[in-house]
Amino acid sequence: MAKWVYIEDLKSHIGEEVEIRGWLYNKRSSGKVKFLILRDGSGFVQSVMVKGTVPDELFQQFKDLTLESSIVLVGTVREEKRAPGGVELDVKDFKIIQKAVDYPIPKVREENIPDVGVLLPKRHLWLRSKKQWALLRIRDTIEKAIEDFFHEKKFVRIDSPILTPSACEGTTTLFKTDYFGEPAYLSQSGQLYVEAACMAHGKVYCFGPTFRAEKSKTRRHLMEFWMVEPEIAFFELDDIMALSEEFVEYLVKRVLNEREEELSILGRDVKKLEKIKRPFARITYDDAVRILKDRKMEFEWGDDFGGDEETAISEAFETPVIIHRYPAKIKPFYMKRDPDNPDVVLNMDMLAPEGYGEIIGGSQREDDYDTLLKRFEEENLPVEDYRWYLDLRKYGSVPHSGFGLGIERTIVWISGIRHVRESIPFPRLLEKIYP
RNA sequence: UCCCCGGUAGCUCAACCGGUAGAGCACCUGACUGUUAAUCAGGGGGUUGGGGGUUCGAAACCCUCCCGGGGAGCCA
Repeated sequence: MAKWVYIEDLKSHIGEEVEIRGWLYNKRSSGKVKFLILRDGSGFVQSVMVKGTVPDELFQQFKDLTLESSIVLVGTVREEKRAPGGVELDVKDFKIIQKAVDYPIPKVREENIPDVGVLLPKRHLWLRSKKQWALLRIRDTIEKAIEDFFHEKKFVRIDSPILTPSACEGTTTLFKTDYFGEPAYLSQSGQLYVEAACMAHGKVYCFGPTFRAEKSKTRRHLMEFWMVEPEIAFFELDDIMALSEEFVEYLVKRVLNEREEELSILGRDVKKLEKIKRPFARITYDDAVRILKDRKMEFEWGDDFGGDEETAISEAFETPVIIHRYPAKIKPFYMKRDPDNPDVVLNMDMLAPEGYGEIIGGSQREDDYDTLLKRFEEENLPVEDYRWYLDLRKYGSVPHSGFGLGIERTIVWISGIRHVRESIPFPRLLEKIYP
């Protein structure tokens, strides 16, 4: 009885007879030599069958094997330099568990890649494609690295609620639901809650899905995306900038170390990732405006950067670039004003290199009760809904800071792909929620 | 919400000035003892997104609706 082994572990079973349970990825034949390429989730392996070395009845079954049929295969592991993974299987036996008929996603040839309009409704099957497989494994590594990074630094993970009673930054971008007759909204940020939690635990972070009903239809937007949001008591702007640099450097390093094969499947130029080392570039909003003016781009002080501006700024650097101290009037109420210049706030955005755009937004928070109350009034926000948040400034208020990193944009950048829709298993896009 | 582009075989595309639908891949049949997107030979496969109009004649031109893609704004 052959032992069930995963393809990724085959190298340590050379010479042994093993069982592989998986799906047919591709097959080729040259008359009396037949090749089956299997995938089992852990990797891909080619197995070989030569007429005469297996029973004729089995040899004939080759023609019944269709793309994506599920099979259990028994074979002997052999070192093989010609094979991409370094190992190959000599087939002893196989059984078809279920024969797939007319698999709707064709074998991908470069000139023949189906349109996303075709692939997206088949996302449940598209996940099996090599590129998608590689992407979601990189996502997994980033998610694990996030947990490791913060736990190594003794942060406490605090799960923020997904159903929230009120709007943090206006209701137009919120998904509204019914909560026993009261309106409730899907969370678009856990920030206010981790601000409360950091006063209990010092260093905290939340990590989960967030929801924005923005009518955005670009390669950088999803209606449902995952965000990690650290928040630290007694941290000021410089501290949070330093933490964000260390964090991003760590994530890139982990993917480089653990997902070499996947990056290669995606054709990622890893040399560019190897340059992601601290210190990152750090410039003020004013510096950024100067860069744009030097490039003869039309831009007024006080405007926010659009996609073109972000690209132009990030192209000036090989590392990610942090832009800090934005004009106060384009930033939300909870950001602390710069004591040295009340026109700007103590915030920071981090732009990924190669034109991948903003991956982090963070700030030092307003910690003074009266100032914050005044900001609520200026913005016409419903103070009653935020009494609990104001309480944090009444009972032992301290300077504190945090940031949010959108993981899909981080995955897209590190993987070198174009669109966020491939960085999440089942993307929620504008007016599209199937499957 | 706005601005562009597109919809022809299962997939990717072609079809000249409007003249009556064609290729590669996939699939099926056959050949081939080392294929790496195998190759070679043969075969089946179409209400050209829907509706209306112009015309002797429409995949093509006009109107309209539907669907898809790209971008802007907003943001992570």
